[in-house]
Amino acid sequence: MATIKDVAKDSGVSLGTVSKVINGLHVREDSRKKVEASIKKLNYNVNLYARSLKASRTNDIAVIIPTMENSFFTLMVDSIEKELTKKGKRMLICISRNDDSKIRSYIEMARNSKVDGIFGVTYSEIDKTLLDNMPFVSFDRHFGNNSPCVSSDNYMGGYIAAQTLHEKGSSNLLCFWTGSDTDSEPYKRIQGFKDYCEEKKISYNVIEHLNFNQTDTDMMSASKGFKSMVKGELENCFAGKAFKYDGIFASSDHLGYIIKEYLVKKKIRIPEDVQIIGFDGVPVRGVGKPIVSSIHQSASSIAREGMRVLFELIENGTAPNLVKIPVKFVDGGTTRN
Amino acid sequence: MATIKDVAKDSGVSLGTVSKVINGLHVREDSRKKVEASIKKLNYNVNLYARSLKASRTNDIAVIIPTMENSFFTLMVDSIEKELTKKGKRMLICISRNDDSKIRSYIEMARNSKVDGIFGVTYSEIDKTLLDNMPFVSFDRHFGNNSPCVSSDNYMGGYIAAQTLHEKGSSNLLCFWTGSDTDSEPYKRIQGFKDYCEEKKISYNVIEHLNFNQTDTDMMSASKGFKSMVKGELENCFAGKAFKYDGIFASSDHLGYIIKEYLVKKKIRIPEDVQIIGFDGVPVRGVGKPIVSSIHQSASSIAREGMRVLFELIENGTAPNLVKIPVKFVDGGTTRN
DNA sequence: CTGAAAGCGCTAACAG
DNA sequence: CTGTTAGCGCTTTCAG
Repeated sequence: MATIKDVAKDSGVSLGTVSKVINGLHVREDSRKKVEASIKKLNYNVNLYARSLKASRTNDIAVIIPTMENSFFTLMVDSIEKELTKKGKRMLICISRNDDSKIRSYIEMARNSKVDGIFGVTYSEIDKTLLDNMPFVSFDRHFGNNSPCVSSDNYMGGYIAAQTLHEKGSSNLLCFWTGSDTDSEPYKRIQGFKDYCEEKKISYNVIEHLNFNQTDTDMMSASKGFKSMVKGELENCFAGKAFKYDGIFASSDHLGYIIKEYLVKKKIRIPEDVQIIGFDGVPVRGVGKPIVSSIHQSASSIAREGMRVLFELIENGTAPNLVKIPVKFVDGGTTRN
Repeated sequence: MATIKDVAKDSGVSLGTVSKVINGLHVREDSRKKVEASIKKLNYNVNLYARSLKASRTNDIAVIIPTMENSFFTLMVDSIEKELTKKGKRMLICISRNDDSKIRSYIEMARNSKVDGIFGVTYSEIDKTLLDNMPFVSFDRHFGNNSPCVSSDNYMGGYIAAQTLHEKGSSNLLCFWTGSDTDSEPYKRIQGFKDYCEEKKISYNVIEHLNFNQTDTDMMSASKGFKSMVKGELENCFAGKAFKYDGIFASSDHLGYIIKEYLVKKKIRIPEDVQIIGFDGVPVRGVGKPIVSSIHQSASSIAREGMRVLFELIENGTAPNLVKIPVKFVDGGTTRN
């Protein structure tokens, strides 16, 4: 492997000059030509580790996601990679699997390896001191320490869900919420949902289950406890043979799907009798539609904005505290036309 | 950020001793104690870049995949990350998006950044010289240069597909193949399919379309050209109102799904009239089953074996040339019980 | 077993 | 505009 020294020797200029050429600084035209020729000839490339060591910047960005079994996150990773490539940066991935200690140790490692910044999707608490001096942008959660948060417009999501159910003919709405933290951005969906119902004087109800976190719904199939919880709640929504609601807003597509499966088993027709709207709206691969009608949050927009904010933070040391991304309704067969 | 020097100063031993402690080499018990105390006190961690620069090994592994929009690959990445974490290694991801030049430049970068090895899923040709001295393990493709290949047992996959269709009552089989390279491991599926049919004297036919590559089926929805090609082929399989086959083995789940959609539109019942088996068998998230019945290849086994082979290659400079992973049939509703 | 010292490949300051 | 030089933080000889 050729080094900068070899290039210098080969092209007959000094080490510093070569460095300048590599880094696009000004040198005399013919020096540049010679250096470039040698670079090509020796098939030279910078050693990123040496550069990083010296310059204490690495062009590496770490991305932390909870799982790869959720298409929403993988779509996000995909878009992040696109943005990073554009900027000539590398992407390191950490899959936290909801393991707090793994996140902790990963961030520590990231600090020491001097990645330039971290984009994190995490539902764990993070020790603020860990984040000191480490540019950190998060999705959906606030971590103080001037760490910006990028998030969908969750409030509008809830609002649009209620509105869509209503406009498509439902008048007795249920919001079924599962999720652990009530201080997060996603929790605002409930308020949006409520506000629309109040505005339009629509009858509604909210079921909140705060004991279930992402883990229960992110994986291939719901945990047993999750499923039986859903079943239990829905059983209570029957008045005799009749289901009390004709429109349901679920906190995730997956939950929406479980609800649908349960109701279908109970001979309730979807969407004729009951309409269901979930959240995320990730198309099933090869099918092109989500598993239920949904409020779609754009993984690519989130990634793009997330990176924009992260770069801003890295360069200026400061960035907007919250960036909201618009959402929209998408059909998935569980709502009427 | 504390450095090794700070630790040496704080603990009153020399730099070299600290280094030994960090790297688990033998030092006197009380020296080790002192050093460890200082490390904790100063919250010291090794600077990976400095280490890599000096030691010319990085503990970074690069993974190249074509896309993140295919669950099979993301599952694989997920498992790879698991294996890497176990070994204390980091994972760099490159999404090639079927762009040859991107792969090329990525491998070059990987060489210069001295990643310890590369695991690559790629359908492009790769310049052999690029791979010189770079431990490289690939999935499904051979790249010579003693680069090992990890692959599902594709031959058996085709064999099992034919067998399953047959045993579940089909006797007039079609193998519908799309894919560009005929010298790859996956191409062996066709032979397996044929061999079963020959053995059992079952009537069969094979449609091969070599002009379509991964890109046409990997994305959220098939390309227009792909869909119309499928439609055209299937139209030729009708004898009047009747479809000529009662069992189809498709080269991917996605293709199987497109075939299914088309036949359903033609009022053919699936699986009553025609059974369909695809390949990959990745469960749809939240649903738990693949979009069609399928020959399942295990992303996690592939990842595990891939990493095992890669580490072997890194450590010994040599490893087995081909590693085959077993496959199995999974139900996805397009075959009878 | 420990400490001193060389140097990995590079950047950035400085003097020329 | 160019060459020289001092390290970045670490590992690894090599004496002691």
